[in-house]
Amino acid sequence: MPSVPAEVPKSAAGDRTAVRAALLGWYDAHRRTLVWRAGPGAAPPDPYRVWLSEIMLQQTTTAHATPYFEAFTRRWPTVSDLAAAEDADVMAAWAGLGYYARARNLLACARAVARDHGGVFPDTEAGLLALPGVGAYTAAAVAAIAFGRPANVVDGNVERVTARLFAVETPLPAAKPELKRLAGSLVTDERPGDWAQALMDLGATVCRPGRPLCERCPLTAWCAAFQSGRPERYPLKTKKADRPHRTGMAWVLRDDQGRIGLVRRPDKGLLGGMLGLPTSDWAAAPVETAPPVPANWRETGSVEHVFTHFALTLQVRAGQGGGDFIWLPEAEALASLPTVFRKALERGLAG
DNA sequence: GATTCGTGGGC
DNA sequence: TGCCCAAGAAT
Repeated sequence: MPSVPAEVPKSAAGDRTAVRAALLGWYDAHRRTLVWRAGPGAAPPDPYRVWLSEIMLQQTTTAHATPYFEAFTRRWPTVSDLAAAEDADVMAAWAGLGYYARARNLLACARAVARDHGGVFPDTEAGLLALPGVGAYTAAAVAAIAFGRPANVVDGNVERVTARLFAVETPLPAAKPELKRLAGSLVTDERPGDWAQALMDLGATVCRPGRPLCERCPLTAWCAAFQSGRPERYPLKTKKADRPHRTGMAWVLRDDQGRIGLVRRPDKGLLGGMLGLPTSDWAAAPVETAPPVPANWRETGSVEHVFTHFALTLQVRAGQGGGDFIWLPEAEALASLPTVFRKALERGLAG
């Protein structure tokens, strides 16, 4: 009598059609409601809104991006409106969202679409990829979601879901090509935008980094990580380098009308293109630096701020005076500054 | 392939 | 508290 195992483990590789049906069915029942999304079964969403949301969502949570998306689409309803905006207005509107190169590229992209494409987004992955600030992920996402192209949309969620589904033992980031190939093996021309968003919704709400909610997952029957008993082990990652610490000085200068003296930072580098307080260089050890203008400077304490690749302590000094600065009222300055300078300004005003 | 580039929330 | 991480892109 032939011995047949009672339960033969299924695999996603051998059952692609069933995996797709299970996840798309789950998506139809459990998809997230997000402000940039069209409703279930609705016509494909406006490419401008898809693109804008994708740029804002790069390395950014949906909760953080949502109010910015609402503000941008209210103020600049079309890509042509955005293309015609002033640089300073767009940078100020982006303040607090982080990764400010995105805002500079956002404007460059809007202007390229307006100037080179008649205000209409390219509808192919290759055409989108040629735009400023649009990389492999964003090109694929816009092509799939806005234009129904069967693109292989691979973000951090898709990498995690795929690593678990196939129990990939190679650690990130070395595993990226393998994960992309495996994710691509599940893409078809059926509902490409929904497929991409289904994978991302699953990754965000069920197949989470820390404690995956496998009891709610529609794919456990095919999931090698689930079958291993330790799904949270995936994806494996190589250890990150320690975060160094830097220190520096920031000056809060007020004129006789109570306005704040600001500088425009150079386009390249940290906080590029944004307004900022005048500061010293930031180094591992304190560097004695002359203040930007003579004044009766007083110590007002310090603020801590953590960037992606270093932590910063900023000593804040406040004083009264004038000079060659960009002078903004307090409220406008607070609203236009990146967070590290908003914190320093608040410290200087309180002291 | 490795670095640079923000911020805020969760645990 | 410190670490992880979030719909990555550019260099």
